[in-house]
Amino acid sequence: MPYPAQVSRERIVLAASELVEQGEIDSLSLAQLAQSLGIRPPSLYRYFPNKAALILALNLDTLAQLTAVNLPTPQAQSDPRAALLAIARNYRTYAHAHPKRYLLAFSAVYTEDSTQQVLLAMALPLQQWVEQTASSDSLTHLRGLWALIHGYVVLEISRMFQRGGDLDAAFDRIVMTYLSGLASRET
Amino acid sequence: MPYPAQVSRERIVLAASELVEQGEIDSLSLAQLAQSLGIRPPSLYRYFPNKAALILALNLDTLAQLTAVNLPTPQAQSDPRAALLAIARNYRTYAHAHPKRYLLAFSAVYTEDSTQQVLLAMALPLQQWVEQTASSDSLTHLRGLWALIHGYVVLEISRMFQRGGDLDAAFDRIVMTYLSGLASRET
DNA sequence: CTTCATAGCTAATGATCATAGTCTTGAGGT
DNA sequence: ACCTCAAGACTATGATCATTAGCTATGAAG
Repeated sequence: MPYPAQVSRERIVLAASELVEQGEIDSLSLAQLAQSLGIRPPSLYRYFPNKAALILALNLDTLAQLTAVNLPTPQAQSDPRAALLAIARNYRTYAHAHPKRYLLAFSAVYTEDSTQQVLLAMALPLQQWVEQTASSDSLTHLRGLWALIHGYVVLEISRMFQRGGDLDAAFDRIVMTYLSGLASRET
Repeated sequence: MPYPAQVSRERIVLAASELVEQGEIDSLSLAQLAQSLGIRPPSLYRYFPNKAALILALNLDTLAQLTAVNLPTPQAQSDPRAALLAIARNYRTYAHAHPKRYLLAFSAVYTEDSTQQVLLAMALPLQQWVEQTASSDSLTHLRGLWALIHGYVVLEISRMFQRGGDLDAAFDRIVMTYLSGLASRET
């Protein structure tokens, strides 16, 4: 019963994301994916040239969602440090809600330019707040904050923090420690 | 000419590591691996029950090498902050020398206990220095430093720092920023 | 010089990604 | 109403991969 399309790029990416979130991280098979959409594997090639392109689309969507999560936060916040902590918490919350997706998006190596805009869109709102905290070198400290948050989240998801403790409180503490370091200007 | 073993677990892991470092990150096929060792794919099953076990062995070896890189540094250093910066630099240098291996080791989710000892061995020397810097909560700040270093390295390798700049200098700056935050004790 | 555990082999299975070519639908012009 | 034809999904096929079963040749030990 073709012609009125039964699926779309969006629906495929959505279904792929759900499958990734369930099974093992790279267990996404086109057969599974097609079945969950009610179509046959070759039909997927109408929408994506190959599996790698499909996964790239999923990863770009993940980055876009991360951006969407970060944007709304800085509302009437006057204290830039409070705003940055709020963003960091939102970021971490998203990653915990979609751990496999998040890991997948950050295990790829992005050599193409197609990701630049997406990454920039994610970075700019953050950088705006960093600039109000660090007098100079806001790009460096934007990267520092991102590294800190991303690293913490990845190590959590990968179960590398095996020695217990309150990981929520530790996260806040660590982010605030970095922001304190920013305040005490030196070098 | 069987019986005198032609390969060993160590040689297999070594060859696997070289193949991983070349091709795409998950392109390691048992056929390739066997060919590079001069044997046939089924022979690998004499040494590992399956491919996942082989990759786990490779990842544990990666973590062990990271430990070995971190241990020798703190020699006659008296300043704990200088020691921590030196360790951070070594860690980053290793990751840059074996980027694919490093990414592979940290994209897995370690649910088993077999990794605990390896991780602990990597963490303890670091924690020793952290304790001399942070008056309290050394475990939290050990995790913070690790997250910072790991996150920075991963984002570098994944080419997510696309806006240029001196990434070496930025790394030092960021690590020192966190250490400064540790010094300015608050909460 | 016989035994036998060992290390590697060949062959076969089932799952996967990918491609080529075919059939069916239904929108738009006649 | 009907014909055209591009779009969408299908069947069928090939190549590659991980894995299993069972066989063969080596060489150390008695």
